[in-house]
Amino acid sequence: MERTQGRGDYKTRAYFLIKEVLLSAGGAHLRADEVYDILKERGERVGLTTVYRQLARLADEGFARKTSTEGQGSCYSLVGARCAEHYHLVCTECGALSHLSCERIESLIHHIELHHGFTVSPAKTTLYGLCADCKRKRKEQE
Amino acid sequence: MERTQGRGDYKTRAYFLIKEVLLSAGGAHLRADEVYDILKERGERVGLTTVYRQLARLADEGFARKTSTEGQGSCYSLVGARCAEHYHLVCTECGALSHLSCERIESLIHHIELHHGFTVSPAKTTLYGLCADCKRKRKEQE
DNA sequence: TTGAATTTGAAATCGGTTTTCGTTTTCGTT
DNA sequence: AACGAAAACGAAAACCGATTTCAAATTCAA
Repeated sequence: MERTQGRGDYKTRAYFLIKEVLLSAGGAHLRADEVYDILKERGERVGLTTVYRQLARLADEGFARKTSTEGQGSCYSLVGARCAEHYHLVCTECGALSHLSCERIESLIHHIELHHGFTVSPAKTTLYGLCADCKRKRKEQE
Repeated sequence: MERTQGRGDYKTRAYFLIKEVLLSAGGAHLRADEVYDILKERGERVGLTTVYRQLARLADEGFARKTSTEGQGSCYSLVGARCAEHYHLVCTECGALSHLSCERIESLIHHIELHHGFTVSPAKTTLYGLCADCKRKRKEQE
């Protein structure tokens, strides 16, 4: 998860291109290979290795956020471009990813901090379970 | 995630051995390769492939639980031997895993169910952040 | 413009997990 | 007991996302 090379000093072509992809995705979650494909579509030739590296750099800089979907869904890299703190809900059935912004969870995090001594990081935490759609579909099947 | 072979019909030697390892670990979280090593220490020759398969089977049966530590920590397989529902807290700094049993979180999950239509699965959900120890160490360094 | 520091990217490697497939084990039926 | 079909075993290969390697290209301060 740590960039091993350089120190993020140079503003390179790839850096701007990838930043732009995240910006134009408007908050959507993208995997490294999706970013790579988008660039290819746009006619830009940027190596997948570089995409991984620049996404890591953007995450370091606080411009992007990294989440993971664990399971077949593999790993997502996502824009955070300064949207409010939120948590991710991932459906283990269909893989759908949604955002949860809710003050109840903020207050829980605060409680965990005070009474259990653990500081939860919203950016790194994903809740897994069953989304409304999949619950409905399950019921229909019965 | 899914066992591809057989249907878990036969109670084999490996099945009992691996179940016993989990039982004797008394709730501790073990990776497949750790289970494999423990068996080797005990003089039992069971292939790593089989360890993966039987752990998946035990998870299917509800006897074991599977979690993941994402990042260098890779994937854990763990006993659940019928302990109360709890959540996992993983420290992103030192990798320490701890349990959280707290009615505040139960009530939050209930709220998410009612107001956001999403059914969170405790078994699959891990909260990431900074543990008390690492917070202390950080302060000391300053 | 020069040149040292940094980034690039194709290919190799990594680490955990799954697949493959010929062999062995299990277990219901004789 | 012992046969035989179904299932499980396990070593090796494949897989897959991610990281490392390293020679070539790019960046940028002087």
